[in-house]
Amino acid sequence: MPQTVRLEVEVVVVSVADETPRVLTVAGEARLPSGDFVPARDRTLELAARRLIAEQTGGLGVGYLEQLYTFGDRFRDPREVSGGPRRVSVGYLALVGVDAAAAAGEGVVWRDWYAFFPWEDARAEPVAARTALAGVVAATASDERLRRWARIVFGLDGSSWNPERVLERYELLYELGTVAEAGAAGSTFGEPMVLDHRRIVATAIGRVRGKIAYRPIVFELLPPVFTLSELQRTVESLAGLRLHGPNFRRLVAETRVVEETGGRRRTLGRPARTYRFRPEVLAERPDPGIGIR
Amino acid sequence: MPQTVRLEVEVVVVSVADETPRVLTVAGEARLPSGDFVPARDRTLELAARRLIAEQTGGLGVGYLEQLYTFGDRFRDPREVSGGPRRVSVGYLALVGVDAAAAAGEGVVWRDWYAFFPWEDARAEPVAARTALAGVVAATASDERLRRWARIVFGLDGSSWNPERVLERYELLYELGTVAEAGAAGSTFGEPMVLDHRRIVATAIGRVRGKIAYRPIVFELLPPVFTLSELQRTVESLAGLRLHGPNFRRLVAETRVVEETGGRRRTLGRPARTYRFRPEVLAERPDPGIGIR
DNA sequence: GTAATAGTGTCTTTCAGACAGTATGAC
DNA sequence: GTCATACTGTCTGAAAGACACTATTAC
Repeated sequence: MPQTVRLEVEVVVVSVADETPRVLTVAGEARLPSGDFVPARDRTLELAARRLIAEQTGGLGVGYLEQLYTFGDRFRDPREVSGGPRRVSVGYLALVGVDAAAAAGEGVVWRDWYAFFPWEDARAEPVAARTALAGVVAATASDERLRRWARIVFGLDGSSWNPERVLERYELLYELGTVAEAGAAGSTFGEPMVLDHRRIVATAIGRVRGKIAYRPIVFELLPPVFTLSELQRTVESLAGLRLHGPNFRRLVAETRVVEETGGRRRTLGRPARTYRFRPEVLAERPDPGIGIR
Repeated sequence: MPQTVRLEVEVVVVSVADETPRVLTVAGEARLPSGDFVPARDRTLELAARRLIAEQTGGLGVGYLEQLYTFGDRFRDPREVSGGPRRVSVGYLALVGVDAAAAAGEGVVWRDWYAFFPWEDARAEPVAARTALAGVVAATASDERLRRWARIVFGLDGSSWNPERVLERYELLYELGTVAEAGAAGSTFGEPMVLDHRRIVATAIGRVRGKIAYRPIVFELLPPVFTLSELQRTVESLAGLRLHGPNFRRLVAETRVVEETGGRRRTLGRPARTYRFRPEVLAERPDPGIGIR
């Protein structure tokens, strides 16, 4: 009997709270919501993703949903070795607002995405994980090519850090055998996830970071009314970077992607004006987003 | 018996000749090379794509290969209506050099990709297809929302034309019922393709255009030695835009993505210096590409 | 008053686009 | 010489980043 194919859908559900981007995992395991694609039931792959989220999170309401990538390598599920079916998974990215996220059901746990990718957060200096990295790279003395590549994707030489290359960085560490999934015992390079779920999350993070500049996806994660500082902190948390306040403010104002509500919000210092997303930009500008760079 | 899933791979093979980007179709039909994913044989989805290309093109050698998107909507293959399996297709983009393309086997036909998307080529003014478009948009009088959206994605109002939005434009025309696949008899909006293959090609064109600026993929399509004019014409043909010669030249020179060979090439006018790709840029710059914008 | 955050204005550097003009070949 | 293409230098305006500074609250 020939080996069979089993088509599944896996979803990276993302929200932001307390300046921390979070990924939804099923309770007890570092595992993404996932399940079989059922053609008789699921009219589209995207609807399958919505169904699975609803079933496995106690009815979480998802706004934005986008296909990421399809993973089909042999032995990505080790059960294949002992005769299991070939599992091909279509990965999806879902964004949920902070309010909806709080209403998620019992069986789920929100995890800081930087728990899995500590080297991706450069908001605080010095980045402990990033210096550990420099050590690993230096130790790859045997392979000049690999070392140079590592310097590039990790921005260790003069070349600038590219926040979107999350998957490349993860795969390089996998290659070097320094992450737990590649067999490294007691790895300090982030917590492992089940199967290849960390690859899927890496893909999601890269996609979010790449898209934020030319699509208004941050607003899927924010409450309807927010201050510019809150907007900035949210973008910073996703990008893993600190941004210059005044410039960020000007950039956002120029693109007219938000408008004042007229309201104010108390803070520790001067109260902040509140803003809301301006959907009209979608009809005005071809690629409205929030600049990071 | 529940409906079964059949996983396939479909490939958009692209080359450029005579300032014309071309898509490989199987002879006699406007159909992409495609076939079943065979888990016992194909270690990865990408290897399945390579196998299918080799089998269906008389051994065409493919360099660059990249996953595009996975298509799984119900009834994307009409045979489903009469009990056929649900066909889920993973789309791939392949780039082949002009020399390899000439060596492709008997059963294939290279087709100008603008035969399927005439409105995407804005190198010559006026763009016949583009003005026809303006008419369709104006005729969508019933739906203000749709009309505004059309103006944006087709760049008909002040907003600038975004060359990457190929799929959005095709889907809008589908929505409006103006393409043959949506049932329009005698449509002037490009030649139809089999099933949803035109959607897949649209995805490929958008990907190529988006990637050209920050990855050196044009060089996959060019011969090893070329003039700057040839490089410019190739980029222009892919982007569907005319570029300013002197600025293009400066841009390319600054990024150090090419180097002189020392040779010259005869043309109708002054002979041109020849260049080659400089692989070292990959180690120097984080995102080397050829600027279009 | 101080501390803390919100917000404004200006300067500088970088880079994309426009443009004017020169160079080198075929004929 | 003309025609055609290759190539160079310079100007300009938009945008990104750095920075100095002011504003408004709590305490």
